[in-house]
Amino acid sequence: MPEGHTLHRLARLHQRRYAGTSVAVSSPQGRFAAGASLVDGKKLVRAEAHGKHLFHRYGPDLTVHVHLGLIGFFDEAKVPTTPPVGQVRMRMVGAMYWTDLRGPNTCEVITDGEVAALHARLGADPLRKDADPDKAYTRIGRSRVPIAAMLLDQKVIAGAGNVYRAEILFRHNIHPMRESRLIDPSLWRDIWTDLVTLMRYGVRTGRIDTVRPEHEPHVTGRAPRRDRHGGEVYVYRRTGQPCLVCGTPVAMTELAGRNLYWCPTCQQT
DNA sequence: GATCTATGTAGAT
DNA sequence: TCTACCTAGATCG
Repeated sequence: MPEGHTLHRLARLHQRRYAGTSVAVSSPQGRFAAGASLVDGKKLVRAEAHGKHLFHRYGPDLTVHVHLGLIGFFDEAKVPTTPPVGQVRMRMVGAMYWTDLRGPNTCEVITDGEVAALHARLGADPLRKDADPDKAYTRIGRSRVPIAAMLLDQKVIAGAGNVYRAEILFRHNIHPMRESRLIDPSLWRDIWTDLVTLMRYGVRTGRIDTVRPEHEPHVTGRAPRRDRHGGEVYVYRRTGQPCLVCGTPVAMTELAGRNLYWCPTCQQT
């Protein structure tokens, strides 16, 4: 479920649940046992996200770094705890709530230097106040890489994933294969502003909804089918279905191993 | 029950 | 460009 909005939402939740209190950290599955023992019983200072990376800071050189990858996820419940079911990489138990982490790409304890290196490696995050969209544009404005590939490059833009990519390109009538350098600065400004709006909405609601009110499918009788990402979208995973604006069947192809969706009529150049 | 798929990334080739 | 990795729900038979 993880694009940037999911991680920022989790950071906000973990901050509320655990910050300022000591947390019992363990690894029922065992694969994070050594890391867990370093922070077990320590006070969580702060939870924050940058792009799709989540950081739990417990103290100097004691930050738990989590990347969910494609399939990782967190669950939470109120205490008391119940015995772990399946592969629980990390369990956090606080005074009121406990949280299980399963299936992450990364779950490790890292030093402050490593935290700084990660921040330095990651690009502009539409959900962070310190984001610098102009810096992202210095890469975008002179690259021949298709804009669809650029939008997933976390070194340039941190946090957008396959859903936001497809939807932002549709909303600005951009063909996914347009060379990045042909995106002019004012169009980039529009894209960035729109990403900020869409992703903030995602943090608030936990959903990706991108369809403007005037394009919402007029449904009689039956509620619109919502995709697994939980939202209402123009093109993502709607291959072959009519475009909500013009009716043309939505197209799909593979680019760098990821599925890419677009409307051949609304997104011609 | 087996197989496919997925909002992701790193590392090998 | 490819393959590996992590989990679970959807789909196939």
